[in-house]
Amino acid sequence: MKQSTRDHIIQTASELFYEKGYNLTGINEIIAESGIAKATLYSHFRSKEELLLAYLEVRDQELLTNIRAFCESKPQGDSRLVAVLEFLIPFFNRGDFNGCWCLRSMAEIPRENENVRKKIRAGKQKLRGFILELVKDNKPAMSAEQQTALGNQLYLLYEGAVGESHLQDASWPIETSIDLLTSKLRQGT
Amino acid sequence: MKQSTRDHIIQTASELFYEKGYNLTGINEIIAESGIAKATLYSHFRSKEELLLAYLEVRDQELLTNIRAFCESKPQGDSRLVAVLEFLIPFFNRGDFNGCWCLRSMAEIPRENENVRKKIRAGKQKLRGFILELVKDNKPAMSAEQQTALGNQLYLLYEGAVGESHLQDASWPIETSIDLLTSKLRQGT
DNA sequence: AAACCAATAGACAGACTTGTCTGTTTACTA
DNA sequence: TAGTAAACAGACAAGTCTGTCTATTGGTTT
Repeated sequence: MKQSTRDHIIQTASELFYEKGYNLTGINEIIAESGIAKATLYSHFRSKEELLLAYLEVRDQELLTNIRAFCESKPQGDSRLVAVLEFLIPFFNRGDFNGCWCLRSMAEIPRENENVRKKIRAGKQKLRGFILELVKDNKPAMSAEQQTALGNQLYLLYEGAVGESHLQDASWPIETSIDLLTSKLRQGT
Repeated sequence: MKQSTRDHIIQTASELFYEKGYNLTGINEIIAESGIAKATLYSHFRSKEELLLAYLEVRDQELLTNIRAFCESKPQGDSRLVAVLEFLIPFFNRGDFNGCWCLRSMAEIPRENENVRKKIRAGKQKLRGFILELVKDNKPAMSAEQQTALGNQLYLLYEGAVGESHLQDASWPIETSIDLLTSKLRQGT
């Protein structure tokens, strides 16, 4: 089944937004790249901002699906927690890695744009929720407070690793965060 | 002694760039805000990009000065390492906190702009260098490898805390990173 | 075959942008 | 007092951008 026009537009915009940034990607570029007419785009999306929201949605969705699958491919227990960070290694190596789309988008929109900001926070919230669930599932002996604390720490390490590996254009921040987590986990047992 | 015109321009641009972002701040806004003529600006800076470089320079410089002073105000030893993260609490609370200017600028310039990218990396390198020195000074018993590892971890926690406290608009990431560091330091002794 | 719908190309409006240039005014110094 | 250097206001060029609109084409359904 052929991809719908709408999805095709999102796909193209998504790649361009992520590669070049939101403001530096023009509507004209999006339509040229995806081979559609401008009126077609504007019949599917009321504005460029709406396209940005769709972009954030699919990226967040995709990430969650992928990271979930990756973690479930590991044996239960601590290794599933470490997997959250290990997941970043192939992600970083994929060539089109360009950091966190949330932070990048955040930097590009005006402060008062609550629409986009909300969307960004919602996406991160889902990721944080997933990590917390993962901790609960794999650290059942821990108290709820401990689980929350560990979840937040893991989330923080994840975000730090993404941001820094991008900025430094190197994978050592990922490895550093893995080290930090594993030593933390060893400590707990 | 009156601030030189050049410094005055940088000051104004710096505030605007940090608050609204580079692309969303127009030259006209900078001159209006600082009350100077356009020709004056362009007699001091060849382009907007040159102004961006100056902005990154002074921000990085200022940060390093402040964080250094803050750490030295603490007693020697582990507390000086924790201070790197504690430094972020007043920073976050200052009202005009808006995350890391490096990451924000990184997100706004085209990929091929090596000029700005280099400047950004250089700034971060200095910060990383400072942290490494701090570790060496306050963990003299450690081997060089351990010092480097701890330095990288502390740097990573710092960056994660900045990025996330900004994104989440909350200070818990800072506290989480402090927890992670202190438990790590306890482990070492 | 006729009606309808979705997509097409691309001109256009209107509002931005950076950077240049002209000509004037102010302030300090020789 | 004359001369120099710096800052002034603001018009302007040349380009960018988003979003609208017209007029046309192709395919599907009734």
